[in-house]
Amino acid sequence: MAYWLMKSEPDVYGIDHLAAEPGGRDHWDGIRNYQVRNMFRDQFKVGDQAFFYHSNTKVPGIVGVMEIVSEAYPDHTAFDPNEKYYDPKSDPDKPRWLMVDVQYRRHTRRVIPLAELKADPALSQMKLVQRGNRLSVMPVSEAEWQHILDLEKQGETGE
DNA sequence: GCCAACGTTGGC
DNA sequence: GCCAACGTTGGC
Repeated sequence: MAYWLMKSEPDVYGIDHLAAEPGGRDHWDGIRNYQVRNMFRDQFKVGDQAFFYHSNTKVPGIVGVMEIVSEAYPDHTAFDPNEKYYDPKSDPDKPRWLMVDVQYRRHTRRVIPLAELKADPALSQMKLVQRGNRLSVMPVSEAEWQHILDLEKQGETGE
């Protein structure tokens, strides 16, 4: 099983949106980046776990956990001119862009801020905290995943 | 709102 | 294939 971190802007689509979907399940559409598409296609498996990350907000950080519940399949929003992420170069017969389905699991007990992740030596290798990284979906190692779950608990104590 | 970083586009 | 211009991401 692999671990991932997936970014979204809470004003556009936050974890509360996902949690409010029927069954807490939705597709993760709008990815228009080849690196991410290739990760979807080649590496995402049903049962993988992912952190839900809020970007472009007052306190960017990890806000929840979800599970990957489908293989990659064509992102139909690329075919629709009315969609924000319409891409005329994606042909339904040969789709350029892919998406996966995700299942809401839980909110983390607190927001785990980017600043805290950045300050943690154990996480210095994470793509998230490295300079210039612009991927909206990125891998998380098992050790990093566990470490972040520990951080979540530590932050609770003494409140 | 600013701006650094980086991906994409398109002329040549 | 190079590279300047442009657009986007996303922290601050």
